[in-house]
Amino acid sequence: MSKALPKRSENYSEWYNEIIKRADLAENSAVRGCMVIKPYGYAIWEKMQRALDDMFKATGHVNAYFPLFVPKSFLEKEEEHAEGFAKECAVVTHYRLKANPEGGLMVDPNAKLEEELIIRPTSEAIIWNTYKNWIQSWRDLPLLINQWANVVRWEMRTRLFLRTAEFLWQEGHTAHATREEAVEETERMLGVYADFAENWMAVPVIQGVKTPSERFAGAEETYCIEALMQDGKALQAGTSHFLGQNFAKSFDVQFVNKENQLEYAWATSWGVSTRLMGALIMAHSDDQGLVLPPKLAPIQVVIIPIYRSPEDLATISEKVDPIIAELKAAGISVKYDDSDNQRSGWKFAEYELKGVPIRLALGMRDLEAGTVEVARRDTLTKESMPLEKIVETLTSLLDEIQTNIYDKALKFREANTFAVDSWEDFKSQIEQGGFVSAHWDGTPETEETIKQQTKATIRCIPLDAVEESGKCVFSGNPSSKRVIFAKAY
RNA sequence: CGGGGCAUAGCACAGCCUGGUAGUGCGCUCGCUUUGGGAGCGAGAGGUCGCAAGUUCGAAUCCUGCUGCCCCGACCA
Repeated sequence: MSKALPKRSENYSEWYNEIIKRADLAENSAVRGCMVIKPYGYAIWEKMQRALDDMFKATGHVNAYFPLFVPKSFLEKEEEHAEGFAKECAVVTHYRLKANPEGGLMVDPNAKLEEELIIRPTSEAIIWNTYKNWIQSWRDLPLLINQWANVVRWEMRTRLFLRTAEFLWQEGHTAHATREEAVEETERMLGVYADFAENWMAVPVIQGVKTPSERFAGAEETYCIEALMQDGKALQAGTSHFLGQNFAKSFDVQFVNKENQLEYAWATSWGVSTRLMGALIMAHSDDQGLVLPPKLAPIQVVIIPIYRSPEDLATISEKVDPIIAELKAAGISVKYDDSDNQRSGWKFAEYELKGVPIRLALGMRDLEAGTVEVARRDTLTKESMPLEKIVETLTSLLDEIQTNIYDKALKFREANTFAVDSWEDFKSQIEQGGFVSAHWDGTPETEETIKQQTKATIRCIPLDAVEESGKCVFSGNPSSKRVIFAKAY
């Protein structure tokens, strides 16, 4: 194993792949396009899940689980939805194997399914088919359900975490009595995602709405959060859809309103996936390895003893044990690495690679002086601190690191967001990367032409876009606000 | 689906052109010395060379077919 990671500046995508492997987050599996999420990577995902799940519960949602298989006829019902996903569906056609006379196994041709089952690329179809039976009256609404699940989208080209054929996510599916309530829900959950991205992942995001061409298949409006990665490319980190009455009509979900009239229910759906792991990695990490925000780090503090003899180690451990207990009591996850199969220098490098926010090194010299060496992963600085009140010190240091990582990412985004007003500037800026804020005439034709010529897409129309009269950067036609363009993952 | 690359020990690779019975580094095991930024020395263990068929006295190496993975494009969260 070579020691140094590839440099971000030299080969960003190689750096990304290597950091995932070396930090033990995930690896490619024997199955094309599918990854194995390893324990350390999964621990981060679990922390994400926990935080998000708490936020969903706090906004009134409950969890449930719907089937992996969607009958083809269900998927067909909402036309746009069906069309949008048709090209990337895995299909189950048989339900049995049998011994192959030539050895091994073969699909039993006598076990063909009457109707093919689609492995869910998303669950609107199966869920709205179910909601039909659950919703009769306005009193049954709103129905606020989330599920944690895996989905499959047969992508032509995959990348660890960013785009895999199978991925893990949560999908919220809600039903409401009024359009206003559903829109409100859509926006509320977008806010939850933005809150999570910024306050847990320490990744600043732009909240906005997608243009019609970038909309979710079957949605009336798609909201999104967009983050900027260190290589200047945008990453869609979460989406929230206002589905109107499209699915209610396709699956005939009607309820009796307060006026005793039949009405179609209003729908939303919203999701974030293991793609967030990719965002987390690419937003903060450096050439030494992963940089994790304390709130999502599986190990927040690692303690490494520096010793020569087993007696020294015993002395150090005796001093460390109560500190570990105190840290744990304070809710800080701590690892004491007293393994003797690696030297301290190796451990320093290893925990840096894994993004552990704080490292304590404690040797005999420290014991005599009553100090400990405290090293920060985010700044790569270290200093000697008194052991006294170390728990208080670390608690506030973790907060400081969380804030610092966010500030750093925010500064990066600000330094890489450019307002541009001419086509020439637009082209050269897009080439260099970053968010480009420019006027757009609102037509799909212009959007498509820009995409063809520059590979940049409209990431979103920011919710907080200021009204200003301007001219479309491409066509020169009038425009009332700027939109965000970027090359995207 | 197009274009390229790769498949040899747990990992990273060399060997292939020019066929002769398997090699390097890391890791692993044991021992000694080390230990405040990826330790040193010594001794060991570990491989039906992706699969199948072919050429040959002999194939990791040459030929044919297959499979899988990675990278680059088109499509997408």
